[in-house]
Amino acid sequence: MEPADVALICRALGDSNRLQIVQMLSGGDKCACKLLEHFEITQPTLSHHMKILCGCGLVKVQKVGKWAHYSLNRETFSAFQEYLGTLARGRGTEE
Amino acid sequence: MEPADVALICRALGDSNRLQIVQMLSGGDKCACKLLEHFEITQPTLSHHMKILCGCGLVKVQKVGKWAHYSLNRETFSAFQEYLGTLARGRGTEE
DNA sequence: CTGACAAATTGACATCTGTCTATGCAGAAT
DNA sequence: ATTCTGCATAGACAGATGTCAATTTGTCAG
Repeated sequence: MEPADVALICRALGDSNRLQIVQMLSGGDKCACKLLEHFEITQPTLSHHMKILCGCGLVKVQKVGKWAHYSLNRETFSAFQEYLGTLARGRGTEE
Repeated sequence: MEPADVALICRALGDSNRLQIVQMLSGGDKCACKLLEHFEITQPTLSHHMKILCGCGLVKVQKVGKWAHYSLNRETFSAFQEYLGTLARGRGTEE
């Protein structure tokens, strides 16, 4: 995983609503309307957030009929965690 | 660590320059002028970034004479990693 | 085909953010 | 004391971002 990807993921997680969405998805897949119930935002705004979460690879979407089932992409999440791990161990871009 | 703190840290890491700064600090403490050499930004811009990194607790600063020595706050970083870990394990805010 | 429903897209808007130039301020050197 | 050096602050500005209302698209049920 490249630093640019990591920054993209961090920007995605840098919004409280999106962080909460990821939290909810970590507990299991959810469709958009289900997610929407838990927030004080409109449907277009949620759609916008989901696009950002999908865009950075953190979330996957599966269209079923008229529903969109969202799920956490655990591969991306693991790679993200691993990057932070190596960073913490001082294996980053040293001088 | 609260979700708001996590979002703050993520926003801080969501900028490529700041992510790179954290990477450099993970390899050892550095003063501002040393950090500045590695970027194409002006000194006030770097100062702004350092303020954000300190503000979310990821970075500590120690003033020595006219120099500012910056270092990675590994406690905060660990807490951040742990939060992501529990999140990945589906222990987040479930429905 | 028509109507209903889920989701995405568009366009607008206020706010936030990264960047710069200019300036201020404290410690060091002369 | 004056000057220099390292860093912080203030103000300005363009571009990104989160949000909404309105509309569009796609799918299912009658």
